[in-house]
Amino acid sequence: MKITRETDYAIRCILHMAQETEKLHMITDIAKKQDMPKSFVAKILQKLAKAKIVSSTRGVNGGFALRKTPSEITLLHVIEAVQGPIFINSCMVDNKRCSRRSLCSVHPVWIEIRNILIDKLKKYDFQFFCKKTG
Amino acid sequence: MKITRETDYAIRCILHMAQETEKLHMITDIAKKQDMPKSFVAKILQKLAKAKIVSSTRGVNGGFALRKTPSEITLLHVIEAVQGPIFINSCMVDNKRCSRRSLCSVHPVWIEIRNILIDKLKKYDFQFFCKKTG
DNA sequence: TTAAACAGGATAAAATTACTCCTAAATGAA
DNA sequence: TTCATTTAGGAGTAATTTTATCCTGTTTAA
Repeated sequence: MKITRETDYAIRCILHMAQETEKLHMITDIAKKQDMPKSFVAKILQKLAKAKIVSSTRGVNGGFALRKTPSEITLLHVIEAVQGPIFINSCMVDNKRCSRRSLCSVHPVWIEIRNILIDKLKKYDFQFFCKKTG
Repeated sequence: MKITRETDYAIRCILHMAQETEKLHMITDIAKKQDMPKSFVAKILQKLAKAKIVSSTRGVNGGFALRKTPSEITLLHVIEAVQGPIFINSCMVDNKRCSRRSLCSVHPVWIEIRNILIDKLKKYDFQFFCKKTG
């Protein structure tokens, strides 16, 4: 697993919205204030919406807001929403990648590491991050 | 951190050479038997040689061999030899990536996860993998 | 009806990954 | 010495993934 810029942006989006949970936040606003490209942020917020992490409202005065409290949103949620399932070796996801799976003595290590990562990422929620920020 | 195909190949190289530690293994042989592109394997073995994981001998009857016993070579060694230092977010390596570092409440988590990964990868050596393979 | 805001598909640019190729250097043997 | 064999290393190419951008459509409040 590698944290891409897209995921970094997603985290910033959540962090931004967590500061005012009641308000509807517009793409333009979030992008400008967090220094991210607007059209890319639009795509990312779509993904977060599909993952039910944020709600979206169309039309005049529309925007985005967290659908859960910051304490209910974990790093794992956000990463999986934008990147898909966690893994460190694509052989775990893509069967074509490694035909040797059944013979491969290293494979169980990738699985173990994935599980450790998932566990860890689950433990950090956005209330925790906001405390430290503000 | 993501395990690239290059690293997968590097691991196969070590695994292959660990089967006959006394012998000098030629690029062509390793590549053919482990089903990897020869010229790419050549580059990977160069990296492993620079990292002092394998020794190389030029000329007729030349080839590669492990420079240490399988038990002394860890997953971490091999991964770092081909991919460089372990990280999951490039903000930890590339200063340009995130100007917000000092403000960023998530950054310590990336550090923590990196340390966990390093610890884990250190614990698996190639004697362990060979036992299971054959 | 209109302007403001998100939805979604297509596509383009940039970066990284996954290679290949070519020439040079080393080495052992004829 | 010379030649075939083997790695060294630089440069370049192809494929894939990441990082966007743009355009058209839909929703909504005024």
